[in-house]
Amino acid sequence: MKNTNELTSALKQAGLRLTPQRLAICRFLAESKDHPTAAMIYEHLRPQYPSLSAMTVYNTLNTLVELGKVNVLGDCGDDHAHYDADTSPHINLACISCHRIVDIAIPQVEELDREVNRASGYQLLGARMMYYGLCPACQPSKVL
Amino acid sequence: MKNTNELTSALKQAGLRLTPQRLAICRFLAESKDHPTAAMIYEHLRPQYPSLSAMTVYNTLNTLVELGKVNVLGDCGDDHAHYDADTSPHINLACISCHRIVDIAIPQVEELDREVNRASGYQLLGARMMYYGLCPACQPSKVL
DNA sequence: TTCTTTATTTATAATCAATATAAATTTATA
DNA sequence: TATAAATTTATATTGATTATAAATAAAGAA
Ligand SMILES: [Mn+2]
Ligand SMILES: [Mn+2]
Ligand SMILES: [Zn+2]
Ligand SMILES: [Zn+2]
Repeated sequence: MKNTNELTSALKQAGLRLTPQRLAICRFLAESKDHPTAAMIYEHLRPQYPSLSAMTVYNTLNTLVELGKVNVLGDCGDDHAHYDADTSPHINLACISCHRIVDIAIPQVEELDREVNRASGYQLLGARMMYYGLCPACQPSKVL
Repeated sequence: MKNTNELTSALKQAGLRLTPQRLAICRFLAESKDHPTAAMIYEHLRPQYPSLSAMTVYNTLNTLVELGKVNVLGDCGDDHAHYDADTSPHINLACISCHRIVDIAIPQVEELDREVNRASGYQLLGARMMYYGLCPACQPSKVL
């Protein structure tokens, strides 16, 4: 989890202005428990910011990713990159049917993460762990 | 790890013919310890199969993914999907500088995997675990 | 063998998320 | 206010992947 302020202050510390558009994007990312795509963010904010451009969403997301405050999870069969404001190592569950991604708290991640950091030899910047399958809601339709 | 025969027999069991092109793609995937992209597979096989089409590479990869025999790791900053013939849960180390992906054996993955399968409520089909960072070879150039 | 049908590959065109570019707008500073 | 810099927006472009259809190869019948 990550609050709006962590994202906005990262932008400010990088010497960037906190515009209403950037604030709205940061707020949506921080408050969202989904893992939204750029298109989802754009569509969600458009009613409130009618002049919003998709380019601004992409630019802000890329900046936050470069600053290490947001992770790109990649697509889950929908050909859209999903973004995660929670950069701590954790398991994401992606449904290949409805394309929703949720988190699941697994304590064993911590020890795994320690071991990777100890043994890799890499200068590590972040982790993305995805499990793919059918969510409970989508299982009935596929089992029948 | 996965040998060529596991991939080819999966194609045959699905009622598909084992053509020379499909065999070559399966062999390259199984023998490769990299995590090649479609373009890398295409370029590697072209000398031996001058008439090979990129479409055949994409089609074969998609089929193997649908059969659950190959995983798509997604891109690691190079805008190319990387493929992994090892579908067992394991950690992939991706270098954000040279865009190479290697495996690292971490025993703790097994217990994590058991716990996810036990607790998720999903009908799980596979896992993709990526750590991002600078590989040993790329660290000097970035540290300077 | 031939003929016929089906599967597969290849060549080509199209898609579309993401990026690049430049004009319009906003903000900062003098 | 006027000038300059940063940002947003509108528009055009890119490029990996997909869609489509023609060419080829394989399978099966007679
Ligand atoms: Mn998450
Ligand atoms: Mn791997
Ligand atoms: Zn679902
Ligand atoms: Zn590297």
